[in-house]
Amino acid sequence: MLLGDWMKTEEKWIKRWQEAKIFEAKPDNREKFFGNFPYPYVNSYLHLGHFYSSMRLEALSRYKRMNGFNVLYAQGWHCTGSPIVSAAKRIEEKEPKQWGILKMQGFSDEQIEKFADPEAWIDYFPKEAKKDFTDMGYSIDFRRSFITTSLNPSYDKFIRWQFAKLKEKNFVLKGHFPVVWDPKDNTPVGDHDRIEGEGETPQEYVLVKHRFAEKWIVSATLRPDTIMGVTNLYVNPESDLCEATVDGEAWIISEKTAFELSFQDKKVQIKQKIKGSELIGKKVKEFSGLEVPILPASFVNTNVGTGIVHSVPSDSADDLIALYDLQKDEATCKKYGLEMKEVLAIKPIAVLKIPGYNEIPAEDIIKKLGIKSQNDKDKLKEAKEMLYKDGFYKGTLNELYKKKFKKDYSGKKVEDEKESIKEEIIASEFGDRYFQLTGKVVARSLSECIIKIVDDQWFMAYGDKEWKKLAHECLDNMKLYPEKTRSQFNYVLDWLRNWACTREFGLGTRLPWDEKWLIESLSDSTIYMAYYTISHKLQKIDAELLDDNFFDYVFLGKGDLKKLKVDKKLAQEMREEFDYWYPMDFRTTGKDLIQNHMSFCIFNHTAIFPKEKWPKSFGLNGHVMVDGDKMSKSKGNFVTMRDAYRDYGADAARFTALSGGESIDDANFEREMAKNMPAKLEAMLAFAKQHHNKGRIEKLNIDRWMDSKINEIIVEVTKDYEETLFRSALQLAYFDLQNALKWYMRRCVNSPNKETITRFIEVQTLLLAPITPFICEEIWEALGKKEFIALARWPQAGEITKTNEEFVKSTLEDINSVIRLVNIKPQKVTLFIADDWKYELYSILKPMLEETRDFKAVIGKTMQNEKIKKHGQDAMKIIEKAMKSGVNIYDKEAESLALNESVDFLKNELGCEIEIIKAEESKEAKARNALPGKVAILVK
RNA sequence: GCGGAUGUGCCGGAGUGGUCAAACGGGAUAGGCUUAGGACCUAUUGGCUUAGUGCUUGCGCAGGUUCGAACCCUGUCAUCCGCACCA
Repeated sequence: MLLGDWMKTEEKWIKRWQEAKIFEAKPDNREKFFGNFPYPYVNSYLHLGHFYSSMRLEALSRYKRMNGFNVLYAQGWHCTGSPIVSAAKRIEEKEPKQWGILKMQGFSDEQIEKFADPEAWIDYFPKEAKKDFTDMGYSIDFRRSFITTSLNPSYDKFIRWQFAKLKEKNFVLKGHFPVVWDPKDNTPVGDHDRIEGEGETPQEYVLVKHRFAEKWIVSATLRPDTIMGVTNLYVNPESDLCEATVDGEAWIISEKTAFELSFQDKKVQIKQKIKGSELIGKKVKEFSGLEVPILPASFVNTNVGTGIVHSVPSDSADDLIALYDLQKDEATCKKYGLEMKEVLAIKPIAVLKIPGYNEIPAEDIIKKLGIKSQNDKDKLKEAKEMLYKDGFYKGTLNELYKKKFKKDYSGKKVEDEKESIKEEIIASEFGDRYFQLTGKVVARSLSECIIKIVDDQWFMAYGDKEWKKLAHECLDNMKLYPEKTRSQFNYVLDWLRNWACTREFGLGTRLPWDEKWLIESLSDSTIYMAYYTISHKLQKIDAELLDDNFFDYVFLGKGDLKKLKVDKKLAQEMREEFDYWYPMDFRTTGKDLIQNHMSFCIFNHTAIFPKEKWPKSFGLNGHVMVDGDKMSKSKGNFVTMRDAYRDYGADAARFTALSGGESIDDANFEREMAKNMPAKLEAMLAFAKQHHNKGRIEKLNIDRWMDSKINEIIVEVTKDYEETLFRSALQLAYFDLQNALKWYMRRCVNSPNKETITRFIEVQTLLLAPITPFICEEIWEALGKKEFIALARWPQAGEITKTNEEFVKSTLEDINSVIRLVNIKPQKVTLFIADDWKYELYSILKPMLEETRDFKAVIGKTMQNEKIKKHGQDAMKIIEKAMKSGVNIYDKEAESLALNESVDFLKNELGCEIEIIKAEESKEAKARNALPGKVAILVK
């Protein structure tokens, strides 16, 4: 069949499913299954990544439906956030890059122009995504679909309710927050809005103030733990500094720092410019109480920190080497009027004890790495990293930290106390906070970004200890697919800090009590799965009538139904429907969302719903590769869902996606397989038509083998579906069953048993139905079944019997290999079956060897048996071999029987006479030394 | 740097203490079928081999535990994911 014709068949089934409304979920008295897949952000077509993740839910949903569950699978569309708005803006500006992105997706210039309006995206892409899911045969209840943001007033009301609840419980807090900021446009700058500096983040420095008469000279550090070791300050004589009034104090800092501090909750006024050289030789009073000089150093850069460095030569190789350099440099000292004697008198002050280093760690590392001067930039960088790592993790604070602080830190580990020391310094008059970027960031406006402290930012209080406890309780009671993601979840729940949940621009819902702010996209998508349970009914209600009382009633069962503004009956139905479907049984997505979305989902559920409505299980999967490569537009292997549908049809695409991977590993979509799949699936249909309800009545051993094999596979496949291991399920249900079928047909010389082959066809069709529903419906219909296979009952496994088919199979392979070796066309093949005593020996050896591998003990026990004792030397050889490679117990009756019954088959396969001789009947057989489980073969 | 995951033939991947490491899929090679190609069928696909249903190696690397390790432990290297206001 041509692909085009096949796709018409697929369309036929979609239409039938729709007409029968089999995916429209209604509460009833069956057990329910509610699974969902995060609503995709609708700024482009769906791709194979969406396809693979969502297929896992789709297949599970169909599986559950066949197991008698009432299944709800709904799908919404996410519009919240800034990407659509900023993309639309760039279309409006006719920016070539953005224009090109749409052009590549196949839009005409005329169409693209329309995308200047954000709503055009939201009108277009959800509709197309729905088409993709429909074409692919998803069992989604589309009546319940919706979009987010204020464009959907009902959803908007729902999110407002959610935040009102969170606020009530004090899980939304107002606070200060450092954001990457464009000072020219006065906007925050996300990672995607940068020309340079993606991934750079705010970094918190400690400002250390050094008393300088009535003023302060201010340095910045990331190592407040070494503050007791300051021996001097370094200033670059060439640098441009300034004196500024900062919150009423006179500070000497770089102009850049003065500018930046004005964005960080400080009132800053620049008084006058100062050249670095003006400060050299002056003295300052330290936090530690010491008085130290200001020295010149060329390595000090005004772009980093405050442009002034305090020197801790004991634990900074940079500082120490600069000191060495200066101590050798009389000319410079003289130039700045420094007393050589005083410079030479400066010695590092030990502050940390680090195992593996002597008193002055920086000295060690300079020697060890052979650093010669300030110009050994690479080695100095390495030294810095090593000292930081070892100092932080292994170091302890020395006795200098005994009295200076409120607490006695002497002897304590740096790792444990660094944070407390930092806070104490900041709280003192010698310290303050300062944020700088980890690297240069340039915004689209071309201006260089800085860090701004936003002071009316709203946060989700994920740092709250009580909330964390609830989240852990929820996680502890969840099933995770796969289980090995649990440690990552546990880590993330602990690691999450307060999350800024509001933004200044984009699409979304306004914060109910502070309408200046929009709720950010990761925060409005945490409990919306509850919305699916009622969204189709909400469409009948004027959103104006929805208030917090309404949602309280429906989702929490609180309040008086009679007082609601909406239709009472409808409200009651919604309450019942929510109560029926919730909690969600399964939510699945890519592993990259563990760190935010999935964890947020846990937090928010515990905040709003009672325990019995908390999520039951999460599924996580790897990313999708195409033909072994990461999918990317530049490599030309970017495949959208509709590409896959067009090229392979739904069944083949579905099959290929799920057979590409499972668990947390990346999945590989092999296009070659997808291409070949339609023909293979059709072959199944042809086979079914040919053999269903036809065949031999008599039941042979080989039929029993096949029956058993079918049962075995039902059991295994069912287990795999339950664990969302769809690749393994496909492996068994398609490939392994096909191979079994191949052998069966060959073994029964193309004359299958009617009952067996019919059962085979039906079982395989049922097992594959969740993954390739179209071909399975087609087969099911051809078999004369009246109902949809989508609603058929999952097959039940019968008895699994042990047979010796594997023995027959390996015997045939052995015979063939002997024939190949001797390279003749055989007239007669003689098979010698092992002696009786050998079976006996094996049956004694097996349990024996599990106990002990002591050769003497084994010999001792086996030789007690009279039959074996008679064959002493031979037995020894067998035991020796068995000890080396292990043994199995062979059922001699079944084995000889199997061979006797397969003489016809072997004759047919080999085209020659077959003779079977038991060893005790023939000297030659004994000489050939057949062992249990292996026959000796003679070809003539 | 932090946290997590992974590392098995030419490739994708099974196998998590013992009967056979490499199921299954793909690729390659040979043969069959075919006007040809594709599809399909059969066989081969670590090394050695005096060719024997033979021997032996091998599961990132190095150690260890064990009668026995791809699997457990320790160390180490490499790759991938995430690290925040971004969907």
